[in-house]
Amino acid sequence: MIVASFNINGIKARLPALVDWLKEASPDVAVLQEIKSVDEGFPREPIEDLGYNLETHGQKGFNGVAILSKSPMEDVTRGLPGDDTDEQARYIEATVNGLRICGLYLPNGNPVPGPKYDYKLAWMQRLQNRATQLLATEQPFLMAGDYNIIPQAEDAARPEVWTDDALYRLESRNAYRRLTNLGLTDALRATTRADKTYTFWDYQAGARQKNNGIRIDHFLLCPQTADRLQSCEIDAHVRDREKPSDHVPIKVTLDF
DNA sequence: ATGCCACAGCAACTGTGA
Repeated sequence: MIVASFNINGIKARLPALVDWLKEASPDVAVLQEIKSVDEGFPREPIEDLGYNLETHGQKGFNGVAILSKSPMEDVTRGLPGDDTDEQARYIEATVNGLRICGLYLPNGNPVPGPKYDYKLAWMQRLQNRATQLLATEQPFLMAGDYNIIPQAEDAARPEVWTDDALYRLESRNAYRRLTNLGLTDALRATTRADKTYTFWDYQAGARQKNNGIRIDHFLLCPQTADRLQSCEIDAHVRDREKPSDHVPIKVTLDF
């Protein structure tokens, strides 16, 4: 079973690139971030024509997440628990073949300090609470998406420029480490030693050509799921195609 | 020190992103 995550930066602008990649990678499940569309505006047919069931959780203009699955999805829930006043569409869950899939678009958090950063840290605490709940159920699960966290210095081409940024400052990395300390496995670091491996390159200043990237899209696996992890790959070549997203897909192969 | 680039909403530009 292949599960993928892809921040597409707008479904309307990215539909051809998404369809091309789905045909090529053919993931069994894919979580998408930044669909930037309301649910009614999402172009369902091109996705469904490829054999995918589709669940969206969108909002007007920005944010928005979705889950695609070739197998039926059960118990779909929208929104991250823990704050009924949170109206940003950043989280969705569904169960596929007994595996709980959590798709997330974690807040950027800049500028620091400020309300956006406070929201990011509070959101990460809620995510930790949700992971703790899921661990207690002993149901296999994974949390995949755009975490907007550079976990360590080796996850950025130029870590020194990110020192005070919401994606990398110590308080942010500590919050991510609290997630892994629960017993969740970062799938990429568990399966590869490759360095200069990134999932995002800015559109500006030739960042892709210089490989001036950052690794901010992650798969975190619970212990039962990590036991079934075979490989984790980043489809970096997608970044060099026509009209690319600034992120590229990351995917895991699981023995499910 | 700032913009660089891109997308959505909307019809000139702003908000947002990382």
